[in-house]
Amino acid sequence: MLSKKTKYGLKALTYLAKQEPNTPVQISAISESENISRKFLESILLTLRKNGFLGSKKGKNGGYYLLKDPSQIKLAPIMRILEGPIAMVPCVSLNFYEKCDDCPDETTCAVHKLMIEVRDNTLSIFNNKSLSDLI
Amino acid sequence: MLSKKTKYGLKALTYLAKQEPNTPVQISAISESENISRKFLESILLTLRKNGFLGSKKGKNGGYYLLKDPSQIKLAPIMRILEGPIAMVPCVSLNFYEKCDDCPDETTCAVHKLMIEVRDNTLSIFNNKSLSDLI
DNA sequence: TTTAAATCCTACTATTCCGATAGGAATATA
DNA sequence: TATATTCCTATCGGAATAGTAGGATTTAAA
Repeated sequence: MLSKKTKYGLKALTYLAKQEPNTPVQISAISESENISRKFLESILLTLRKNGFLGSKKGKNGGYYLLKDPSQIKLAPIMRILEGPIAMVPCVSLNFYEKCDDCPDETTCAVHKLMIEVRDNTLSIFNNKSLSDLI
Repeated sequence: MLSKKTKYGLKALTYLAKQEPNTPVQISAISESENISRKFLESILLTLRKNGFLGSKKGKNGGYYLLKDPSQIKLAPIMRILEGPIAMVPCVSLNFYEKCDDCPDETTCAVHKLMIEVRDNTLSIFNNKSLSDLI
Protein backbone atom coordinates (compact mmCIF):
# COMPACT_ATOMS: atom_id res chain seq x y z
CA MET A 1 0.00 0.00 0.00
CA LEU A 2 1.15 3.45 -0.90
CA SER A 3 1.61 5.67 2.15
CA LYS A 4 -0.32 8.92 2.40
CA LYS A 5 3.01 10.65 2.44
CA THR A 6 3.81 9.39 -1.04
CA LYS A 7 0.33 9.98 -2.33
CA TYR A 8 0.23 13.53 -1.03
CA GLY A 9 3.74 14.16 -2.30
CA LEU A 10 2.82 13.07 -5.81
CA LYS A 11 -0.31 15.19 -5.73
CA ALA A 12 1.59 18.22 -4.55
CA LEU A 13 4.25 17.79 -7.22
CA THR A 14 1.60 17.41 -9.87
CA TYR A 15 -0.06 20.54 -8.60
CA LEU A 16 3.22 22.44 -8.83
CA ALA A 17 3.81 21.08 -12.31
CA LYS A 18 0.64 22.80 -13.42
CA GLN A 19 1.72 26.21 -12.10
CA GLU A 20 3.87 28.79 -13.78
CA PRO A 21 7.52 27.70 -13.55
CA ASN A 22 9.79 29.18 -10.89
CA THR A 23 6.98 30.98 -9.16
CA PRO A 24 6.72 30.05 -5.48
CA VAL A 25 3.45 28.47 -4.42
CA GLN A 26 2.52 28.50 -0.77
CA ILE A 27 1.97 25.32 1.20
CA SER A 28 -1.53 26.40 2.17
CA ALA A 29 -2.53 26.89 -1.45
CA ILE A 30 -1.55 23.31 -2.20
CA SER A 31 -3.00 21.87 0.99
CA GLU A 32 -6.35 23.55 0.40
CA SER A 33 -6.56 22.61 -3.23
CA GLU A 34 -5.60 18.99 -2.64
CA ASN A 35 -7.27 18.47 0.75
CA ILE A 36 -4.08 17.64 2.57
CA SER A 37 -3.33 18.46 6.19
CA ARG A 38 -1.25 21.62 6.08
CA LYS A 39 1.31 20.57 8.66
CA PHE A 40 1.75 17.12 7.21
CA LEU A 41 2.23 18.52 3.74
CA GLU A 42 4.78 20.92 5.17
CA SER A 43 6.99 18.04 6.25
CA ILE A 44 6.57 16.27 2.92
CA LEU A 45 7.57 19.30 0.88
CA LEU A 46 10.53 19.79 3.17
CA THR A 47 11.91 16.35 2.39
CA LEU A 48 11.28 16.88 -1.31
CA ARG A 49 13.25 20.08 -1.14
CA LYS A 50 16.09 18.48 0.82
CA ASN A 51 16.29 15.83 -1.86
CA GLY A 52 16.61 18.27 -4.69
CA PHE A 53 13.17 18.11 -6.25
CA LEU A 54 11.89 21.42 -5.02
CA GLY A 55 13.24 24.90 -4.48
CA SER A 56 11.81 27.15 -1.83
CA LYS A 57 11.62 30.79 -0.97
CA LYS A 58 11.18 31.88 2.61
CA GLY A 59 9.26 34.81 3.98
CA LYS A 60 6.37 36.76 2.56
CA ASN A 61 5.31 35.62 -0.90
CA GLY A 62 7.50 32.59 -0.39
CA GLY A 63 6.66 29.01 -1.23
CA TYR A 64 7.79 26.01 -3.22
CA TYR A 65 8.52 25.52 -6.89
CA LEU A 66 9.88 22.77 -9.13
CA LEU A 67 13.58 22.91 -9.89
CA LYS A 68 13.24 21.16 -13.24
CA ASP A 69 10.77 20.92 -16.05
CA PRO A 70 8.02 18.39 -15.17
CA SER A 71 9.01 16.28 -18.16
CA GLN A 72 12.48 15.90 -16.67
CA ILE A 73 11.30 14.65 -13.29
CA LYS A 74 10.94 10.88 -13.42
CA LEU A 75 8.67 9.12 -10.96
CA ALA A 76 11.07 6.43 -9.78
CA PRO A 77 13.35 8.70 -7.72
CA ILE A 78 10.34 10.41 -6.18
CA MET A 79 8.91 7.06 -5.17
CA ARG A 80 12.21 6.05 -3.61
CA ILE A 81 12.48 9.23 -1.58
CA LEU A 82 8.93 9.21 -0.32
CA GLU A 83 7.98 5.55 -0.22
CA GLY A 84 11.31 3.81 0.02
CA PRO A 85 12.01 0.63 -1.96
CA ILE A 86 9.98 -0.02 -5.09
CA ALA A 87 10.51 -3.76 -4.74
CA MET A 88 8.11 -5.79 -2.61
CA VAL A 89 10.90 -7.59 -0.77
CA PRO A 90 14.21 -6.10 0.33
CA CYS A 91 16.21 -8.98 -1.16
CA VAL A 92 15.07 -7.83 -4.60
CA SER A 93 15.53 -4.10 -4.15
CA LEU A 94 18.12 -2.35 -6.29
CA ASN A 95 18.51 0.67 -4.02
CA PHE A 96 17.59 -0.71 -0.60
CA TYR A 97 18.90 -4.25 -0.75
CA GLU A 98 18.81 -6.40 2.38
CA LYS A 99 19.32 -10.10 2.78
CA CYS A 100 16.41 -12.14 4.09
CA ASP A 101 16.89 -13.83 7.45
CA ASP A 102 15.11 -16.98 6.41
CA CYS A 103 16.66 -17.51 2.99
CA PRO A 104 19.88 -19.52 2.80
CA ASP A 105 20.06 -19.12 -0.97
CA GLU A 106 18.34 -16.38 -2.90
CA THR A 107 18.88 -18.00 -6.26
CA THR A 108 16.64 -20.92 -5.32
CA CYS A 109 13.96 -18.90 -3.56
CA ALA A 110 10.63 -19.00 -5.34
CA VAL A 111 9.44 -15.72 -3.89
CA HIS A 112 12.66 -14.01 -4.90
CA LYS A 113 12.28 -14.84 -8.57
CA LEU A 114 8.65 -13.85 -8.61
CA MET A 115 9.29 -10.52 -6.96
CA ILE A 116 12.06 -9.66 -9.39
CA GLU A 117 9.52 -9.90 -12.15
CA VAL A 118 7.04 -7.71 -10.30
CA ARG A 119 9.74 -5.18 -9.52
CA ASP A 120 10.88 -4.97 -13.13
CA ASN A 121 7.37 -4.31 -14.29
CA THR A 122 6.63 -1.64 -11.73
CA LEU A 123 10.01 -0.05 -12.18
CA SER A 124 9.60 0.26 -15.92
CA ILE A 125 6.47 2.28 -15.32
CA PHE A 126 8.08 4.59 -12.80
CA ASN A 127 11.21 4.96 -14.90
CA ASN A 128 9.33 5.81 -18.05
CA LYS A 129 6.87 8.27 -16.62
CA SER A 130 7.58 11.79 -15.50
CA LEU A 131 5.55 14.41 -13.67
CA SER A 132 4.27 15.76 -16.96
CA ASP A 133 2.57 12.41 -17.59
CA LEU A 134 0.54 12.83 -14.42
CA ILE A 135 -1.05 16.14 -15.34
CA MET B 1 6.42 -4.15 1.04
CA LEU B 2 5.31 -7.74 1.18
CA SER B 3 4.44 -8.86 4.71
CA LYS B 4 6.26 -11.81 6.23
CA LYS B 5 2.90 -13.48 6.44
CA THR B 6 2.54 -13.46 2.67
CA LYS B 7 6.13 -14.37 2.05
CA TYR B 8 5.99 -17.30 4.47
CA GLY B 9 2.65 -18.37 3.08
CA LEU B 10 3.99 -18.48 -0.46
CA LYS B 11 7.03 -20.40 0.66
CA ALA B 12 4.93 -22.90 2.56
CA LEU B 13 2.59 -23.41 -0.38
CA THR B 14 5.55 -23.89 -2.70
CA TYR B 15 6.98 -26.42 -0.28
CA LEU B 16 3.70 -28.32 -0.24
CA ALA B 17 3.55 -28.20 -4.02
CA LYS B 18 6.77 -30.15 -4.12
CA GLN B 19 5.46 -32.93 -1.88
CA GLU B 20 3.45 -35.97 -2.84
CA PRO B 21 -0.17 -34.92 -3.41
CA ASN B 22 -2.78 -35.47 -0.70
CA THR B 23 -0.22 -36.53 1.84
CA PRO B 24 -0.38 -34.44 5.02
CA VAL B 25 2.80 -32.57 5.87
CA GLN B 26 3.30 -31.36 9.40
CA ILE B 27 3.71 -27.70 10.27
CA SER B 28 7.03 -28.34 11.93
CA ALA B 29 8.43 -29.99 8.81
CA ILE B 30 7.64 -26.88 6.81
CA SER B 31 8.75 -24.44 9.48
CA GLU B 32 12.09 -26.16 9.87
CA SER B 33 12.76 -26.48 6.18
CA GLU B 34 11.82 -22.88 5.43
CA ASN B 35 13.11 -21.25 8.63
CA ILE B 36 9.75 -19.93 9.70
CA SER B 37 8.57 -19.51 13.28
CA ARG B 38 6.43 -22.54 13.96
CA LYS B 39 3.63 -20.73 15.76
CA PHE B 40 3.47 -17.97 13.19
CA LEU B 41 3.34 -20.45 10.35
CA GLU B 42 0.58 -22.29 12.18
CA SER B 43 -1.67 -19.23 11.98
CA ILE B 44 -0.82 -18.66 8.32
CA LEU B 45 -1.68 -22.23 7.31
CA LEU B 46 -4.88 -21.96 9.27
CA THR B 47 -6.08 -18.98 7.26
CA LEU B 48 -5.05 -20.69 4.03
CA ARG B 49 -7.12 -23.68 5.03
CA LYS B 50 -10.11 -21.58 6.02
CA ASN B 51 -9.93 -19.96 2.61
CA GLY B 52 -9.99 -23.19 0.72
CA PHE B 53 -6.40 -23.52 -0.41
CA LEU B 54 -5.36 -26.23 2.00
CA GLY B 55 -6.84 -29.33 3.49
CA SER B 56 -5.78 -30.57 6.88
CA LYS B 57 -5.74 -33.70 8.92
CA LYS B 58 -5.73 -33.54 12.69
CA GLY B 59 -4.04 -35.80 15.19
CA LYS B 60 -1.09 -38.09 14.80
CA ASN B 61 0.39 -38.14 11.32
CA GLY B 62 -1.77 -35.17 10.52
CA GLY B 63 -0.76 -32.06 8.65
CA TYR B 64 -1.60 -29.90 5.68
CA TYR B 65 -1.88 -30.65 1.99
CA LEU B 66 -2.90 -28.82 -1.17
CA LEU B 67 -6.49 -29.25 -2.27
CA LYS B 68 -5.72 -28.71 -5.92
CA ASP B 69 -2.94 -29.38 -8.36
CA PRO B 70 -0.25 -26.67 -8.07
CA SER B 71 -0.84 -25.68 -11.67
CA GLN B 72 -4.46 -24.89 -10.80
CA ILE B 73 -3.63 -22.54 -7.92
CA LYS B 74 -3.19 -19.04 -9.25
CA LEU B 75 -1.17 -16.55 -7.25
CA ALA B 76 -3.61 -13.64 -7.30
CA PRO B 77 -6.16 -15.15 -4.89
CA ILE B 78 -3.38 -16.22 -2.54
CA MET B 79 -2.00 -12.70 -2.52
CA ARG B 80 -5.43 -11.28 -1.77
CA ILE B 81 -6.00 -13.62 1.15
CA LEU B 82 -2.60 -13.15 2.74
CA GLU B 83 -1.60 -9.62 1.75
CA GLY B 84 -4.92 -7.97 1.03
CA PRO B 85 -5.31 -5.63 -1.94
CA ILE B 86 -2.92 -6.01 -4.85
CA ALA B 87 -3.41 -2.36 -5.78
CA MET B 88 -1.25 0.29 -4.16
CA VAL B 89 -4.19 2.55 -3.33
CA PRO B 90 -7.64 1.41 -2.20
CA CYS B 91 -9.41 3.61 -4.76
CA VAL B 92 -7.90 1.44 -7.48
CA SER B 93 -8.46 -1.95 -5.90
CA LEU B 94 -10.82 -4.35 -7.64
CA ASN B 95 -11.53 -6.47 -4.58
CA PHE B 96 -10.98 -4.06 -1.70
CA TYR B 97 -12.22 -0.77 -3.14
CA GLU B 98 -12.42 2.28 -0.88
CA LYS B 99 -12.94 5.89 -1.76
CA CYS B 100 -10.16 8.32 -0.87
CA ASP B 101 -10.99 11.00 1.67
CA ASP B 102 -9.06 13.68 -0.15
CA CYS B 103 -10.19 13.01 -3.71
CA PRO B 104 -13.33 14.77 -4.89
CA ASP B 105 -13.08 13.16 -8.32
CA GLU B 106 -11.20 9.98 -9.04
CA THR B 107 -11.31 10.39 -12.77
CA THR B 108 -9.16 13.52 -12.61
CA CYS B 109 -6.72 12.23 -9.98
CA ALA B 110 -3.20 11.82 -11.31
CA VAL B 111 -2.25 9.23 -8.73
CA HIS B 112 -5.36 7.22 -9.49
CA LYS B 113 -4.55 6.82 -13.16
CA LEU B 114 -0.95 5.94 -12.45
CA MET B 115 -1.83 3.33 -9.91
CA ILE B 116 -4.31 1.66 -12.22
CA GLU B 117 -1.47 1.05 -14.61
CA VAL B 118 0.74 -0.37 -11.88
CA ARG B 119 -2.07 -2.58 -10.64
CA ASP B 120 -2.82 -3.95 -14.10
CA ASN B 121 0.81 -4.89 -14.58
CA THR B 122 1.20 -6.57 -11.23
CA LEU B 123 -2.14 -8.28 -11.52
CA SER B 124 -1.32 -9.78 -14.89
CA ILE B 125 1.69 -11.44 -13.32
CA PHE B 126 -0.25 -12.84 -10.40
CA ASN B 127 -3.12 -13.92 -12.61
CA ASN B 128 -0.92 -15.72 -15.05
CA LYS B 129 1.28 -17.55 -12.62
CA SER B 130 0.38 -20.51 -10.50
CA LEU B 131 2.12 -22.36 -7.70
CA SER B 132 3.74 -24.70 -10.19
CA ASP B 133 5.58 -21.72 -11.69
CA LEU B 134 7.23 -21.05 -8.35
CA ILE B 135 8.82 -24.43 -7.93
C1' DT C 1 12.02 49.89 11.00
C1' DT C 2 8.33 47.37 12.14
C1' DT C 3 4.98 43.93 11.08
C1' DA C 4 3.10 40.20 8.85
C1' DA C 5 3.72 36.17 6.20
C1' DA C 6 5.94 32.52 5.01
C1' DT C 7 9.31 28.41 5.42
C1' DC C 8 12.36 25.72 8.62
C1' DC C 9 13.18 22.58 12.23
C1' DT C 10 12.76 19.50 16.19
C1' DA C 11 10.17 16.98 18.99
C1' DC C 12 6.14 14.75 20.41
C1' DT C 13 1.85 11.71 20.18
C1' DA C 14 -2.04 8.75 19.15
C1' DT C 15 -3.29 4.93 16.62
C1' DT C 16 -2.72 1.02 13.94
C1' DC C 17 -0.36 -2.92 12.12
C1' DC C 18 3.08 -6.56 12.17
C1' DG C 19 5.26 -10.50 13.73
C1' DA C 20 5.11 -13.38 16.98
C1' DT C 21 3.90 -16.03 21.34
C1' DA C 22 1.00 -18.56 24.97
C1' DG C 23 -1.82 -21.93 26.37
C1' DG C 24 -4.95 -24.97 26.10
C1' DA C 25 -9.06 -27.57 23.48
C1' DA C 26 -10.13 -30.89 20.13
C1' DT C 27 -9.05 -34.77 17.41
C1' DA C 28 -6.85 -38.80 15.43
C1' DT C 29 -3.59 -42.70 15.61
C1' DA C 30 -1.15 -46.46 17.58
C1' DT D 1 -4.75 -44.61 27.13
C1' DA D 2 -0.78 -42.00 25.59
C1' DT D 3 0.94 -39.22 22.19
C1' DA D 4 1.05 -36.30 18.37
C1' DT D 5 -0.96 -33.20 15.87
C1' DT D 6 -4.15 -29.32 14.34
C1' DC D 7 -7.50 -25.76 16.09
C1' DC D 8 -8.64 -21.56 18.32
C1' DT D 9 -8.53 -17.32 21.04
C1' DA D 10 -6.16 -14.02 23.22
C1' DT D 11 -2.35 -11.24 24.11
C1' DC D 12 1.85 -8.39 23.47
C1' DG D 13 5.98 -5.50 22.28
C1' DG D 14 7.84 -2.82 18.84
C1' DA D 15 7.78 -0.31 14.71
C1' DA D 16 5.63 2.53 11.43
C1' DT D 17 2.10 5.84 10.00
C1' DA D 18 -0.15 10.06 10.02
C1' DG D 19 -0.18 13.54 11.83
C1' DT D 20 0.39 17.85 15.62
C1' DA D 21 2.76 21.60 18.40
C1' DG D 22 5.42 25.32 18.84
C1' DG D 23 8.67 28.20 18.02
C1' DA D 24 13.00 29.90 15.16
C1' DT D 25 14.23 32.04 11.03
C1' DT D 26 13.82 34.66 6.96
C1' DT D 27 11.73 37.88 3.67
C1' DA D 28 8.69 41.44 1.74
C1' DA D 29 6.09 45.19 2.20
C1' DA D 30 3.91 49.02 4.83
